Amino acid sequence: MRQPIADTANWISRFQGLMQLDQDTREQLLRKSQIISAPKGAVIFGPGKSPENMLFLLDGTVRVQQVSETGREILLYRITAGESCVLTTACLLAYEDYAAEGIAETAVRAAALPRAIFDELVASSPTFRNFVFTAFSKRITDLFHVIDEVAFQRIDVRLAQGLLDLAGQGDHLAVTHQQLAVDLGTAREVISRQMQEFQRRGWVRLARGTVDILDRDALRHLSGR
Amino acid sequence: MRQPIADTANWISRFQGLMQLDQDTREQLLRKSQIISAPKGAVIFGPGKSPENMLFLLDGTVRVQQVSETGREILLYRITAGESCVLTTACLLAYEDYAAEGIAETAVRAAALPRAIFDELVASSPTFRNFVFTAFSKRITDLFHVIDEVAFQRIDVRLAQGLLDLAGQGDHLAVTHQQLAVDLGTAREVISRQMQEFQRRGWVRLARGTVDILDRDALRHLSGR
DNA sequence: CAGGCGTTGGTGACAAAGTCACAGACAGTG
DNA sequence: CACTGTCTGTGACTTTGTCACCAACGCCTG
Repeated sequence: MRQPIADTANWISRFQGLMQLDQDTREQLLRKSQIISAPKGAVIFGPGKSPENMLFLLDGTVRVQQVSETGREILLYRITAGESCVLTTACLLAYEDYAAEGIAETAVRAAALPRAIFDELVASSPTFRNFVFTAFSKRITDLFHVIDEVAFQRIDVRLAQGLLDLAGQGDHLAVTHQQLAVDLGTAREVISRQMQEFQRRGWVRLARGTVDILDRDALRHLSGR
Repeated sequence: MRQPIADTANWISRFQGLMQLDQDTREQLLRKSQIISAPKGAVIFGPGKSPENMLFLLDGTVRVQQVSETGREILLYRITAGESCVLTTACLLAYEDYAAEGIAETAVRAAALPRAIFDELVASSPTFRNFVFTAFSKRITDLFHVIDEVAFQRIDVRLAQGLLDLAGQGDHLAVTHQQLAVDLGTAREVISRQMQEFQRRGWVRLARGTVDILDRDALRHLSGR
């Protein structure tokens, strides 16, 4: 688990790209933004609920996922503490019909910056501008990655990656097959079968709603990284 | 076929979002940009060849595609005349390791705006800023759409869409099965089999390197739009 | 505690899509 | 014409997704 950010008053220092901001911009950012919280499961934004603010995530994670017409879902990317929500903010400046939604995967805290101020800062501060475009860049390369994976990667490889990603440092995961299926944009049965195969090989131990990783190396090897 | 843009000197008027630019910004844009051309097949940008300029496409189309580690390709989106290349420009501000490449699908002409000026204009002109973010927005929703399609849509539906997209107004397409396969991120054999099925149903007529659309309505109906 | 109910995971049969290996057909060129 | 590279067709097989169930589990409630 990540440490909560203790010093809320000076959250800016937690954002790599914002550290070099000049004093003026820093103050603007601190003064005009507001710390907000949301409980686990809260819908941060979604169809018909566009964010009025740009969010800088202080604690927790937000999953950004897409729901297709057929009702199936897929994870686009996660926003973790120390990252921001530029993409969706800027995106929603223009298009309202937006199939993606952001859901608090844990309880979250964030600094919320109104659009108008966001716009001002983009105009006035080269550093902030750079921060914004860098964040964009990261998200977009993430999306490219998702496309590549979905289109070309085998499901067992993607599942191994997914398990390692979710596990982080620990070896215990509290997650259902259904949730894993949504992350990868596939069907629950497919995950169940793959997990059984992994268990048969002694890589994981399964129980209702949980997965224990027994052989990280094997998973890493399969995942190809 | 789209009409070539006759009035090169005042290309700005061809871009919806730029029409409301104030006189100063307009002049900057015209003075600091340079009209460039590239022949069909030219690599506009790609891995290890990042664009030094933001491009405003005047004539032709550019395909932006991704090559996976396994060597397979998929079309991410097309840039057509009257659109710009913001995404890749901004993207490459930050990340150099970039799997996507842009290839001139036809001979192209574009106005090239150096990065530094791009940055200046984003800072100084609210209208330009809005143009940039709107263009971003469109591209990103396009990418979301691609993810949705690749993950959840049946290949016959996607092929029908692809054929109609490529055909535009006309009914004749000069395209190989392999090219269609890359567009959809699938294998050539899959396309060949689907096309045979379409032909069997009397929807298309096939010949080496060409497709004639015989029943637009049937294709549109299958494509679901 | 028994019964009921929603969630989670397991299973088999089948359909759709991707992979592999190879063959034939066509167009252009010398 | 023969040669060559490109384009398309085909069969066998694997992988993935779909559908219709069922069984086990945890929880709640009477």
